[in-house]
Amino acid sequence: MEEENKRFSTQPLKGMEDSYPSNLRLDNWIIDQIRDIIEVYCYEEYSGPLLEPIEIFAAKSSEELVQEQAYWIKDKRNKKLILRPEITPTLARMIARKSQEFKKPIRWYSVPTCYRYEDTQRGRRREFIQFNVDILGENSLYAELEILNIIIDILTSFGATSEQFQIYYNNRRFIDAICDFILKVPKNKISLIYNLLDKSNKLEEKEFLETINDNFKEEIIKQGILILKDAKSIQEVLNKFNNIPDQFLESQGYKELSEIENLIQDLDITEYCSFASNVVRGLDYYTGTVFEVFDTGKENRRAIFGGGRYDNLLSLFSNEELSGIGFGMGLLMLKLFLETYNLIPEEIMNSDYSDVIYIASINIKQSQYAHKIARELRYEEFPCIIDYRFENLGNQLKKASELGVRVSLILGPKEMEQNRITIKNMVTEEQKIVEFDNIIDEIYNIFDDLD
RNA sequence: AGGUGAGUAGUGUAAUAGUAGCAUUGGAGUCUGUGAAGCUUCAGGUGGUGGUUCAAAUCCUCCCUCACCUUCCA
Repeated sequence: MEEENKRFSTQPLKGMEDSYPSNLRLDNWIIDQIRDIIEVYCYEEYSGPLLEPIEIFAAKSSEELVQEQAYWIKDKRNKKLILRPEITPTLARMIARKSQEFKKPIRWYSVPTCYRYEDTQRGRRREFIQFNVDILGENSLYAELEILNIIIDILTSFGATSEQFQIYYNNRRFIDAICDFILKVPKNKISLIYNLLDKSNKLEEKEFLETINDNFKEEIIKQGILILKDAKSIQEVLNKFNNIPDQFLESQGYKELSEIENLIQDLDITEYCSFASNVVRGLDYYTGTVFEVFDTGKENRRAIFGGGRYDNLLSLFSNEELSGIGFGMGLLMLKLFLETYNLIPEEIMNSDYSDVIYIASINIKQSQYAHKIARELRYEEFPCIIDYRFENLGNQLKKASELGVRVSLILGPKEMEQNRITIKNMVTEEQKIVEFDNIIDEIYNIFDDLD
């Protein structure tokens, strides 16, 4: 007889999330707090387009990132565009375009929403917000220190302690030097070493040994990998290798890593930072220092985020050489970390009407008067709400009470006639009639009393 | 890509083949110049398709989504 209307699903797309006010309040609270930290280090915020030509990702990011994980579209002229899966290529493009314009070092940060078409799991969505903090054109290792400090400040500002997180650092050139000068690993197999180290904590001991045996025959290399895997300090690595050639001690990688270690000691942040030779990071463009921040909890030891130093950021766009170091931090993973340790204050989750002025009126004739008052209050930056029912005062006050409002104004024919306002302290239930001109002072008085 | 588990009003839960119920939330009122209780009332649901059956939230199929794990990768 009649056709039922087909309704659409109210679910967002897989891996995407609706941000209701209660969620967004939390996100914004976290973002604001991080922003405060980054800005006292004098980093400036930048942002770029959500859509980019696909080539700048195809060239620099990994093949897989673009081929399998990218959202892309064709525009009306059939040009292939990508929804950014990360913002670093955009940063590179922006810097390259005007690189002469900026004083070095460049300290920038961004809070982009990025997209990756991948399988969702804990801490991973298809749409995500990722803090990116980079310092560019500062080649000294003090840049590394600054980044470490920022990370420590961010996490401790939420109340996290060194018991709860730890920054594990390493240096790719250090690993390179060991491979070159001590283990004599063929050049083309170095990336395999990276891979193995990266996996060393994820695989069972037995599996790991098998994987090593599958890939390398030389006993010295096999032993070398195991030494690296377990080493807790640079000194320990050196102690366990025999016959360390001078070439190694002269190498950039060894020098850099030792220097970083010294700086960390000088700055007295050793409680937050540890050497870990198995931290190498997946991305190819990292060249020097690399680090990962871990949740050290025994139950769910896991990486929260990481970063490192990359040379030649601009190589896609120009010949100019610019080195940088930075990190990318997913908001979601950070949230999970904070939740784990109960570092999110409960009051953030609830909406707060405690500073709101609620305007209730006896009847519709007070409409204009109510608006006049609201205008005055808002001009003074008091948030206020007019109840548009303009009748049945009891129900209006009930609503105010339910919202948690602490100050209500009541307008009736009497008040309007005399240009006055009834102001009611909802907590003490006291009320009085005041002159229109005094209303601001009276509101301050009530809030002062209550606080 | 593979694996495990789960989907019943906004939320939390009952109904194991036989009337989809309870609580809470939401709206309106009770109460036309005074709020938090109580009461009244309204709204809102079996993720979707197909099948078995007299009868499906319940059994079967496929799909979707969520959670977690593995793989992969920031």
